Amino acid sequence: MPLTRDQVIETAFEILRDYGLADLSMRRLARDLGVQPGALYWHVKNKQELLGVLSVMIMAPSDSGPTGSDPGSDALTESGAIAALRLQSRTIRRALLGVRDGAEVVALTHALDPESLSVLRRLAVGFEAAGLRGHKAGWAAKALVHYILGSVTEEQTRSGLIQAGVLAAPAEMSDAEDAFDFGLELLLAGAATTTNAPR
Amino acid sequence: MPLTRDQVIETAFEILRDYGLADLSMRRLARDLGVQPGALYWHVKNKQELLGVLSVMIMAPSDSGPTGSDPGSDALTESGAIAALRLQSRTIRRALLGVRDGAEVVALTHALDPESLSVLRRLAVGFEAAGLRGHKAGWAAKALVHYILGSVTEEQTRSGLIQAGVLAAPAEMSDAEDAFDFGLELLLAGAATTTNAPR
DNA sequence: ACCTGAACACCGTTCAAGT
DNA sequence: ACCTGAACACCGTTCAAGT
Repeated sequence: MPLTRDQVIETAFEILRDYGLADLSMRRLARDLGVQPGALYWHVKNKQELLGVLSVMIMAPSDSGPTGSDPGSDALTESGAIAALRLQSRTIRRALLGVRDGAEVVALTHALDPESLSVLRRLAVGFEAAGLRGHKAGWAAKALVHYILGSVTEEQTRSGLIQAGVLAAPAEMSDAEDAFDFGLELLLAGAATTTNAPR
Repeated sequence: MPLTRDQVIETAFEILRDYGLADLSMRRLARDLGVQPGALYWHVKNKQELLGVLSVMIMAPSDSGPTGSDPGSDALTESGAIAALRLQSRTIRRALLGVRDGAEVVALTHALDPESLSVLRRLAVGFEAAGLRGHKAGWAAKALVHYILGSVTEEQTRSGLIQAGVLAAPAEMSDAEDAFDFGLELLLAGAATTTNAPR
């Protein structure tokens, strides 16, 4: 039977998960599927589109949870909204960490088309619930996304280099999470004060 | 006369400035220098090292200004330290914007070796002056660097796509600076409150 | 509709051999 | 010391031609 788009995507995801972004070439993908490289372009526009699909898959585990219009939670209060943003941010980090080079793939997709991923919109809604009006909610969401993608990309690059034997293992392991949480608090505390001083 | 390392670096910088990172290949660089590709490897270890040198050059315009131990300024007070950090951050952004794909080049270098650029250390010193103790100053500096590199990378990617005709020009131009400043204030306000509430 | 074969226009890096 | 020639092992994408 013929190759399907889903097979292409699934195999691409497996290469990414097991070997990383550097090994995810169209030619390697074709080889793993037992097909000529050109065949892929029947199922997929180009590599960028493929990475876009993978980005959505990587982020999928963070797509559940509260949206902006979620009644029955304390997200109606501003401090509740901040708490929700903290939770969402950690969930996104976990989703990115779940796939090798996940943050880099999502960052690539996000750079070429910031609107394509739904994260931004959801976080912006969260910041509106936290009391940020006008452009400010969107700006805050962008800042948070840059922070998350930058942090996790560095974290994954680091562990990739260690696994490759290029870097030695760090003395103090896993303060990465503490560092992430601290930077997150900085951003959220800043948003909270910006809300409380609306002059 | 023989090729010098400085010529290699200078020509690489010109390609980057005039044509962008995508055009800066070792082969293109060799062609512009009138030399075979292999010749470059006598002067430079590999492409990564070359990008590291370019990163330092890109950041150079932001290397002046106040350091941590700068007497005779009001940086001795915590709010003065915050003001200094705000100024430094804007200066770094301007330096990155000064070279095509500057933020991406620096981000690449930073990802593979976060210690190599001196920015991080300087910003960490700034956060210490602002009252953050222990790991916190370093964490705050990392957060700020991720934010700056992420913001400016997106800004430059965007203008690159527009120039290439892939994207239409934005309706509201240059709210990029407002967006940057807002995110910056978030981070700095967060740092200020974290300082004032040392419980 | 779906794929092959083959090409086009590239990459970064190495290294014996030349001068 | 410094460079050439040539190779190695790759890339992403296109497209006529086949089935």
